[in-house]
Amino acid sequence: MARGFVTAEEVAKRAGVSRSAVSRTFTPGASVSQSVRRKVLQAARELGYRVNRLAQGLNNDRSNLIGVVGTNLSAPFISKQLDLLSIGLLRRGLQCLLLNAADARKDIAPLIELLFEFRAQAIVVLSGEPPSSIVDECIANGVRLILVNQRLDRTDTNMVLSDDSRGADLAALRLIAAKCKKVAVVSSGSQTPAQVRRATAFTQRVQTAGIEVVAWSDGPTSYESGYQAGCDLLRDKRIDGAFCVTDLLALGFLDAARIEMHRRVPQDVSIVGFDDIPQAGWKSYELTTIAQSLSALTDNVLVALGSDEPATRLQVVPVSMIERKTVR
Amino acid sequence: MARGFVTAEEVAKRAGVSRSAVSRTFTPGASVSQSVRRKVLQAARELGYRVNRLAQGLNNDRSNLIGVVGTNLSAPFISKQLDLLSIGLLRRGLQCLLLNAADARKDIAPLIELLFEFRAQAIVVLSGEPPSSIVDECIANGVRLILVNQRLDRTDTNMVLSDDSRGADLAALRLIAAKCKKVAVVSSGSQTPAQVRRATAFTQRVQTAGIEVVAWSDGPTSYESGYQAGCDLLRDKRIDGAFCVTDLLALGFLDAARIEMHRRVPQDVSIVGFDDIPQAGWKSYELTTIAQSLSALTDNVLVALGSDEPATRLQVVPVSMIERKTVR
DNA sequence: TAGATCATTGCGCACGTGTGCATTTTTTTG
DNA sequence: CAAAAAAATGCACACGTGCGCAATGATCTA
Repeated sequence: MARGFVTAEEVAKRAGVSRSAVSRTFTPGASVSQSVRRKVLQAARELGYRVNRLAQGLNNDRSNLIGVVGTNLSAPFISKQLDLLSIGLLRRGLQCLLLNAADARKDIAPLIELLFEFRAQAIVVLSGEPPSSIVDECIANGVRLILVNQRLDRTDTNMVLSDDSRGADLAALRLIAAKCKKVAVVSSGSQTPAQVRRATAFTQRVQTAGIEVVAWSDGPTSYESGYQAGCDLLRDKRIDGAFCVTDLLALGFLDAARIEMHRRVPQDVSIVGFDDIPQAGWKSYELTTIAQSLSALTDNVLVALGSDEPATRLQVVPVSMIERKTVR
Repeated sequence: MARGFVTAEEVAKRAGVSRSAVSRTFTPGASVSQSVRRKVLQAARELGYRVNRLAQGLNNDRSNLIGVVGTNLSAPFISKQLDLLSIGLLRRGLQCLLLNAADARKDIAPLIELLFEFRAQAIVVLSGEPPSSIVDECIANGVRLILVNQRLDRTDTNMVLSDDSRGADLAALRLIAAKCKKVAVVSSGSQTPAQVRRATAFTQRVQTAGIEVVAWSDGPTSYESGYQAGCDLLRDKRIDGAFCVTDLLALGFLDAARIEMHRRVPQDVSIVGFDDIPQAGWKSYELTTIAQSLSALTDNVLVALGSDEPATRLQVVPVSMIERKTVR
């Protein structure tokens, strides 16, 4: 009571029972008589006792901690993902140990190392690019690893990802239907695997349709980069369509087109994004985009966490096109 | 090696030393000879050993865990806050245990209870409304509590908050300078303490200037609520100014004004927001708003976490007006 | 070289909990 | 009411680590 937390020992003493009795009182399904249970609960309440989960995890070897690591946590799409995931974890009685990797490439590995030290039961990587070697380490230590929207070329870890190439296809088909003559593919300079998949799938599809394509990629994955892309690319008056591999990029591009470069959207230029972040639906934008199902993505992660033997290592979540007003 | 993690015991055996030697090798400043240290490190690397921080925390009583609890984690302002905070924590060697309170009022208390069970060293409340009683519990258990943008009427806990009334004043003065005749105050239905402070301070200042005020508040703190507010309020043609207590609300209001209610901004209606979220600076909006200094807010939280005896219980962070294009 | 100082090492306890095992108490059965 | 079955209870060990304490070995001083 003096300082720090109350221990089961103290509760036992006050209730006049053994420490085991206290432990059993708080262990569902253990064998305790009604009278003892009452006395223990009474004493526990008076002293403000709470089980020490760390000590609990020490001999259980169930820490109940799930490591979540990611970059760019305030980007709309990722923050929404984190929001849903953290709620889902809590519902299942799991705790979320959040590690923010400031630098996508260099920081991930040491952070996962750190999660090992905390004996995380499983690790979810939301963004950033983990080296393939950590998969082996996870397996060696019996830690389940779940990669979201990432694709490593191995079959011994869980991956949940949106159908990027299908999404890029949808975007391409839509721009083809809009009779675009020359289109741009805009991505960031970070070149994450997902962005690359989208860009290449789109390029391929559009090229086989005989449409001219120009690629742009620079800067972080942000509104500002998209804006810059718009300013750069639309000097070319022949460009009449654009696929931005991320909604943030698309919204920046859209603003550049309308405000800086005086284009009408969709009459002069058609634009398609990817993700369907909330801002894409705002009235000033009404962006036509490829929607990832955030709930499906999250549900799959939670399932992969829950099941003892993962049924499917690779979960591809379907995407869909949201028709709004930025394509002719 | 068979399953689970490697223990210091196993490393000791392989290196041919005592377990203490292993412990000391990984304890900075402990006394170990070069030769032993080398042998231990070698064995540790071969076996893939990592210290068990949970066990470490058990006798240190330093868990190194910081509980972070909040609502509405995907809202731009809060997600940015979380982003900065999680980076700052990591820099200081602290871990972030994230708890997402789905329901602002009911969930906070049990979540903090949970954090006690994990022996969190400190608890940061980013949003939501913790009952005053938990302050006592934190003190009783020696857990530091830090409330962000919240104000409890007590002096025995740490609070870091933006200068809401000053911000509201700035907004009011600006709208007065724009010669508004009738202004609206828009807030959400959740009526968080911060929102209430802003709304009342604004109302008071504007009323003493003899300007007519109408209040609106409903729904969650979202773009959509702001949009709804705009549609409702602007039926009244006499309203020529609005203060939205949150940028999200302001952006919705702005879109409603321009697109749905055919008002010119700022010629017909002047709008001021609060927070300065990234979207406020986007070219389609260029919202004039009151900026909270996110970095100052976060820094103060980190300082409050770090210092042993908190110098100031109540930290008020200054705000500033960002002049953009939505006020005449 | 003998004595003194200092670095290194191992033993054992402590942290707070869950649980197997043997023992005691209660309940059920015939 | 006696015997058997069942429930309740306490003891002691295990989980993995840090650290105080005493003992050992190495280095330095005169």
